[in-house]
Amino acid sequence: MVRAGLTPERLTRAGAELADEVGFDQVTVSALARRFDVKVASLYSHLKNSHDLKTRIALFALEELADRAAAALAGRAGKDALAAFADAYRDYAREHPGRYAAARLRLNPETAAASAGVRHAQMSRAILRGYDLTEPDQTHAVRMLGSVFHGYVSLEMAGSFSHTAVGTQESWAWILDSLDALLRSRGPAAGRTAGGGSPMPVSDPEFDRQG
Amino acid sequence: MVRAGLTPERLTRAGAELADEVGFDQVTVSALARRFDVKVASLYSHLKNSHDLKTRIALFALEELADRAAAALAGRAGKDALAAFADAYRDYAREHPGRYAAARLRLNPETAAASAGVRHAQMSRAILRGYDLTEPDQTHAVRMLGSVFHGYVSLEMAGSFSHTAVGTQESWAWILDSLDALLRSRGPAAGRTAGGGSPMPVSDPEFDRQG
DNA sequence: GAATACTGGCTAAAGCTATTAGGAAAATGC
DNA sequence: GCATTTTCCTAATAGCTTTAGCCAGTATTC
Repeated sequence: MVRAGLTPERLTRAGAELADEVGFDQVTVSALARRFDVKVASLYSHLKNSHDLKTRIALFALEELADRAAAALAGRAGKDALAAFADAYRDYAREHPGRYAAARLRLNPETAAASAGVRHAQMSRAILRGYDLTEPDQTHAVRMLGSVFHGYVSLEMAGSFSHTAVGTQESWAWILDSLDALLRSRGPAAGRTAGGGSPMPVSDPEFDRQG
Repeated sequence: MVRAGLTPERLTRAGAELADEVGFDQVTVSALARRFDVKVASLYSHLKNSHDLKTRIALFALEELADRAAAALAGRAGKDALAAFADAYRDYAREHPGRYAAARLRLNPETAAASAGVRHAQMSRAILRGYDLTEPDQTHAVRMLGSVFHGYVSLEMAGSFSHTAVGTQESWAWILDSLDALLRSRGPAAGRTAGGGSPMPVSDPEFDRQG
């Protein structure tokens, strides 16, 4: 019998593609087996179970998204960086809805701590460095950015913004302008001291630990 | 045989409770049947199928959430209204995570248009009336509020904010302050004219049509 | 108050997905 | 060339979904 050449990596990648095509929650071990023209049970030599598959896809997406965001961020600062970062997320979600959904899978703390989620947190804080926020405010800001970006992308993907004459591109620009203005106004002002904060579509509590 | 007294309404309500207990995606026709101590097939006299059940739960949650938000909004204006509205969403998600997740189910346009999602949109715009925004800005603002609220609640529920010393309550307050300041600063300013916009965790495109 | 029609829950059965156990053939190592 | 490991397969169990058809209470009607 000719071997199909299955590996966890190939399965993960194919799973990510499948997710983009049919939706992350429709990703199933069976569907993946069909795609490789192989019996379902065969996949269990490479994957622990269905949840394992989904976790791998999530980690893959998290990593890919972090790479994109990092590339977008390179050499930028201030509002420029803010916009580039935000666009990286939005574009990724548009191009890869299934993977974006996967990146939002809730991971257990250990897995999350070892994931690219950590990089997401670092990048968020890096952007805020350009706004001179003192500590508790910085955490609040990280959380706000994460909320806006994730919330906007989710709602836009869900089609919640599609019954309107006002273009979503304009709203997005308006929102980024607003955030920039807001962060500048919160500049070198009040604030005690505290811990870290978390930003993005990342899965779990992990990435709060700043780098 | 003693009848169980099944009705679509009772099933929907029980489904909502089940969702809060085990998670919306774990809500299954089988589990619901077990809960009523009845055979699975019996439910199919009252529900079209599994998706129908989920849709009903989503509509129920949307309605319940709209009721709460409306109650919170009564007699308030300005920042007061903004905070009350936001808190209604956040509290609902904390008390009923399964229902909140249900409210985010993607509905088809017709169903969505007939849902309580419409009320959510109306309320969002009502709040913004206190800030004197001219049209395109109002839509942008509606979208931003929806994004922040939904995004924050999602991330908080996912535990993304839990690895930090800074309390989420403080961040929430900080964010609401910021939004209020931002909206006031965007006050009677620039802006052409355009369509409507959409805000909340609502499911689909429906509720963009303002009331 | 009995005949009639309806309704609600049941049994049975088929089709999917997930997962485990154990087998056999292909690739690898020495 | 043979032993070992790897890779995929067959077989089987189990749960969820959905359809079809039955039967007994419930409501209706004369």
